[in-house]
Formats: sequence, structure tokens, C-alpha cells
Amino acid sequence: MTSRQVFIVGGPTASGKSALALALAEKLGGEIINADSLQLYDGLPLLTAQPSAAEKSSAPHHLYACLGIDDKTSAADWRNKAAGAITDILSRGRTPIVVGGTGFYLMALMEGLSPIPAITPDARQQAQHFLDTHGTEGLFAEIKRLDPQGAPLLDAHNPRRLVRAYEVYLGTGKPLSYWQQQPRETPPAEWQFVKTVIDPPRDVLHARCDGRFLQMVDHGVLDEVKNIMDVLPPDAALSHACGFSALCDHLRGSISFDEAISLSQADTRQYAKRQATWFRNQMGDAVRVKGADSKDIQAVLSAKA
RNA sequence: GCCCGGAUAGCUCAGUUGGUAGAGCAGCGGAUUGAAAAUCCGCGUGUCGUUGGUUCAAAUCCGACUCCGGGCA
Repeated sequence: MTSRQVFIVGGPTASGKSALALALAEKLGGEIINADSLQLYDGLPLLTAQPSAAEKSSAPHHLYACLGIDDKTSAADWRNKAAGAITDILSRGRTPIVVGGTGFYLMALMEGLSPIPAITPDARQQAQHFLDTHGTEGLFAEIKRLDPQGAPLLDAHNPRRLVRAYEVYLGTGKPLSYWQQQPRETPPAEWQFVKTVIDPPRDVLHARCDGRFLQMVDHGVLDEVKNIMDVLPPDAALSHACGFSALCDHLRGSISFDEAISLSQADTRQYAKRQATWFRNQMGDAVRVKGADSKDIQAVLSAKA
């Protein structure tokens, strides 16, 4: 039988996604594709909670640690790679299992993106420079001048989104709102996404976040950070890994190790909360499970029909 | 034992001449179209240690008690 089913496993960090994905891979003859924006990078495998060597050896894993520490990526870039991996896995008669906490990536894969041409680094730099010199208000005013209809759809306080809108205009000569009115580039119609979201009770999730960070500490996460701290470019994506800045602060002597741990744990909990919000409200049609035990696995497998 | 200081939100603390209280952090809710572990928006959750008194009115003034610091013995 030639299955076109593509399993999607989302959920907040430390919710048990990897365990569920591995169990599914075992039952389905599946291969795992990473959908976590930071696990794409090499350099901080412990801090970014990448699967262990043992886990990786029990099923094929794709798109882990495939970028260097100063590479840049994007949702579109990931979507293209993931789509390629899915095509390849399906062609070999196996089942793709896409797992990760970057909800935006999963949505880009499943619902597609507007057909916006690639934007040069130059255009982004120019947009960023405009923000730096004119501030959020100034940039919003400029966008409003260029695109009176589209501007009200933007979050006027959000510098990231404003820079994006402006760089698209600079790079393509057309406003973002124009592109977003075009049909999205969607995945092949024969792909059937089986969506799963792990959503543990908040207190359980918090305990897991806290416990997992302590585990990272036991496994030597401090050394990992120490090794990369001085060579990681300041604007690198990896510098946003939960706990990275607190551990650096400790290594540089400004806070104690205990403080660094508490701050990192809080960082992780806050991230988990944002993810929970995303999955609750953006992927409401997914099968919801509380964890990755046998009953949860069964719920996912019976949902595919 | 005595003296001094403190006790207010989960934590650290602010609170004017008495008018039932507010900051930071934590927490909670939300947004999300190529940086997304990013970025942005919203929300104060309270037996003001306990108790008695003064007062129209007490977190605030007075007394007692409890606990926590510090000092003197």
C-alpha cells in the first residue's frame, strides 16, 4: 500500500514529542523530520534538546543539526527542505513523521505561504536601518505612506513584522499586502496530514521543563555553552535558545549558577506557554493527547482513519 | 531577658498629613504569512502577621502577642 499520510506532531517544549514520534516511527515504519527552528542548527545539541544518538539510531532522522551556527534560515526555507524530505520518504514507501515545536513552520508546511520572492539580505539591512533611525512609529508611518490599505493589517508596535513588511516592499516593489492576497503555495493535494498536538496540564509541563533543564545541566550543558559562547555571532538564531543568555551571564561571572538555572527554567516555561497558546488556537483541529504513553499513541493511530 | 528594625500579591519591595493598596519579577490570556526558542498586545491574582483600642474612617496612630533579622547581655 502506498500511503500518502504525513504525520504531524506538535506541542510545547518538554511535552514528550520526541517520545511520541519515535513510538509512531516504530509502529508505522516511519522516518522523523525535525520541525524545530533551533534543532536545525549544529552547535548546541543539548541546550536545544535534540534527540540523543540512541534515539536517532532507532529510526532515520532528518533535518537535525544540518545548519552551521552562523547560517540563516526561514520558514520557507525549512518548508522546502521538509517537503523534499517528505517526498523522498513517501517515494520509498515509508511514513514521514514531522515533529517539532515551531508551530509556524508546521503551518507553513500544511497551509502554504504566499508566493513572495526571496528577499536579499541587502533589503533587510536597509529595512532594519530604517527602523534603527526612525523607530517603530517612523517605520509604520513610512509603510502606511507606501501602502495605505495594507498598513492597518500590521501590528504597528511589532518591529519584526514592520521590518518584514518593509523589506518585502523594498525587495519586490510591491507591498506585503499585495503578496498576501495571492494564492498560497500549498503542499501536494494528495498529502494527508494527520495532526497531533501534545498538550499536558500546565503544572505537569512546568515540572517537566524544570526537570529537563536540570538534566541538561547534568549532561554538561554549561560546557556546551562555554565552547560556543565566544564564537557565536551575536545575531545568531542559537543565541535565542532558552537559557543561553543566562548561562553566558553566569560564565562571565555576573550571576550565580543557581540564578542562571532559575532564569533558564523560567525562560523555558515562558516559551512553552507561548507554544501552548499557538497550538491551542492555531491547530485546534489536531488530535489532542496529554503525553506519549501507550494510550496516547493508540489515540493517534486510531485517528488516522 | 532587654533594645532596635522588619512583617503588604507566588517572590523582592513601595505606600505622602489616616480615606479599604501598586511597581518589578514570576504567573495567566491573546496575536502570529520567509528571523518564530523570534517579536508584539492585554490582565493585579491581596485576611496589608494576629488581636484589642482610638476614629465617621486604620496598611498607616496606640497597646499586647507571634514570627524573622540585627545588636546588647
